Amino acid sequence: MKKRVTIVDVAERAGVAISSASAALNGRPGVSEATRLRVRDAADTLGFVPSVRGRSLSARRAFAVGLVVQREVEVLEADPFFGAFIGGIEEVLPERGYALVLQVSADAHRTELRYRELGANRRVDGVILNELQVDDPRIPLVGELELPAVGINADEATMLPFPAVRQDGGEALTRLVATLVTLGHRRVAHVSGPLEYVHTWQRRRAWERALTGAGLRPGRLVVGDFTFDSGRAAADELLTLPADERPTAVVCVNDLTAVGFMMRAQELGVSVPGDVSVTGYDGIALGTYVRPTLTTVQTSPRRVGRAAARQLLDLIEEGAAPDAEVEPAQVVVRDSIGPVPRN
Amino acid sequence: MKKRVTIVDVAERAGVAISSASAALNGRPGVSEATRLRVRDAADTLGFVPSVRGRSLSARRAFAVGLVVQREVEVLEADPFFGAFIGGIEEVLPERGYALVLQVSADAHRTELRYRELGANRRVDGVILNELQVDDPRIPLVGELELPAVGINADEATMLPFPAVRQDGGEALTRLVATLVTLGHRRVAHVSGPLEYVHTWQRRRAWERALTGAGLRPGRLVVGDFTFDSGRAAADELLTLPADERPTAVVCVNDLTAVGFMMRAQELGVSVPGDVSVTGYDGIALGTYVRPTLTTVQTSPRRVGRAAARQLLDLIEEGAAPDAEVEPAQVVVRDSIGPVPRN
DNA sequence: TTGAAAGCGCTACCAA
DNA sequence: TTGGTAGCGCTTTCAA
Repeated sequence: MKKRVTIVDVAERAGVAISSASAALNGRPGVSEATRLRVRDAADTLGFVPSVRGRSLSARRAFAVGLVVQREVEVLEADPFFGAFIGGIEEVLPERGYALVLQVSADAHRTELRYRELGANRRVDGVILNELQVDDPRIPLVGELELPAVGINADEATMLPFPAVRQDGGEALTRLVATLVTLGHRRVAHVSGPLEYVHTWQRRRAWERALTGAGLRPGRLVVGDFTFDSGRAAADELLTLPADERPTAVVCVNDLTAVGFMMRAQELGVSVPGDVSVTGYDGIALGTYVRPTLTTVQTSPRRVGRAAARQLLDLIEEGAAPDAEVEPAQVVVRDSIGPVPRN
Repeated sequence: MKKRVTIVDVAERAGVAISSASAALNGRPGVSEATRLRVRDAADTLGFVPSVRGRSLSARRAFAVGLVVQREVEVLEADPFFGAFIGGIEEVLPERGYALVLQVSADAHRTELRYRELGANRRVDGVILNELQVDDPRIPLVGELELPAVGINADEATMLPFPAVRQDGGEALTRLVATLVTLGHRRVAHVSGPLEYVHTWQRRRAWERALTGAGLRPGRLVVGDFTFDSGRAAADELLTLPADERPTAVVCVNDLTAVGFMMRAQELGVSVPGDVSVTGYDGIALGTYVRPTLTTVQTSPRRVGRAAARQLLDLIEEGAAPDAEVEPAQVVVRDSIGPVPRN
């Protein structure tokens, strides 16, 4: 168990005071170039790596940020969004000396506990709040804890008390639905997510807007939960309707749901896109693995993750950060949509 | 900015010394029941939450463990294993007061740097080493850093200088290949992963063992990289061979590769399983989304994650931990395999 | 059983 | 420009 080299050793070897060593190593002003070099040299030869523990306590900073992913572990496996998002975050943190503390929680209650803990025990300097809910309890919570926070894809309407990163997908989705109308579809259904999520509503509104904008009534609405199985269930529900009520196009809240819908449709002998057109949202790789390939709205979780990480670090270090906008999501037309079937 | 309540406040309010407060709160002996109650009470009414920063420095422990996921961010999105594994880890850590520091790195060199950093700056108390490579540089590294570590699915042969969690999949895979032979297959190819990974070899050897065990020669070998695209490429290579050399069954190193292979086969007009049988490994959800559904070896990343977390915390706290074994992976026969085609 | 005090490794303030 | 020193919040001796 060889002793760790601390800043005391460095200062000693360089023949300067600890405070000077610290200033030199951190590039703070008030150190002559000569001592700076001596200190750097001593640190190098000793292989000095500052202890984040000491730094944290004294600097009153953890040099870490937190993210709590609320998801059943089973679902986590099937959710690819999450990987790219974290990948984006991690492209930014290390180069600024921060680390990501990741937690997974199964339900909203525990999620709140995790955030409370992260804030109260000062394990992190700030948190990223994704998958915001309507009246999300985490919003007042971070205020109460005085914990810097940034939000992901918050509703434009709800004014957050902290900055947010947004990638608009509503416009693309509206365009996509308009395309379906152009293809002749008049009964366009929607499989949404749980109603407590802000992004469920964002997508639902885009679907409604496009239809009413075209002078049509919004079609059937089925509430799902973002899973493959909820897409299957929606297919069972929608495709067994009488012919004159059955949708000819189904806009799904995300890709996984859409793929579930397509697979079940095919089992039911309903052709995609021959009998029913299907669209997703996210742009995950799975959409290109299945047949027909999935028409979707391509988002950029990696960029969003990058932007959120930058924003949060700025907020932590500067005390403020502006809202950020990632370039809007794009429609990607593939094989799962087609003209309305003649009857 | 209201002042945070520290142990000093608690001690003051309870009218005891800081050391007594600390002992009382941590359930250490040598405190009378009366003071213990007074301290607990004071802590509760003040809403005291110990700062992990202070604790870390003084206890010489970070109360955190590290995991570096080495993957291109693009690939991370498509890799579902990772989610369940982390989910399993996270089922264990919080209840024992630890947090997970997750890092993502694109290549082996940076991965090593990340581990070195985590160890040197004392941000974590131990690390989990997954996706071990042959002669993995991280193995001597954690020794050098005196950083507790546990390995995932290390080769039985290579003696690790630290404990490991294993889930045997070789037996199941051997059985699966034997099943193919029983179905009449004589030319059974293998699409492997990059040769630097231990699990690439584990699976490759299981494939070889099953064939030689049946008195056959191992079939064609194509080296891939675990991705969907490498499965597609393998299909291009294997399915364009002359009829008398073309494999009638293809054992893929993982599910993603297998699905890529199947999709490309279908594009090439080769029927699965009519013309060629295909198997995967992992048991990811994707295998049930595609048609035909994928025959595979079902692993339990969540359990492995749980076991690894427990093992690592035991190692950190007790100084030692036994090797752990998760129940073996199971063959899951679905629709992607069938009898050898008559020619 | 209790309390005082010495660190843990670093930052930051203030004199020199 | 330097060096001394007082914390940061907690754990852990060691006396009392």
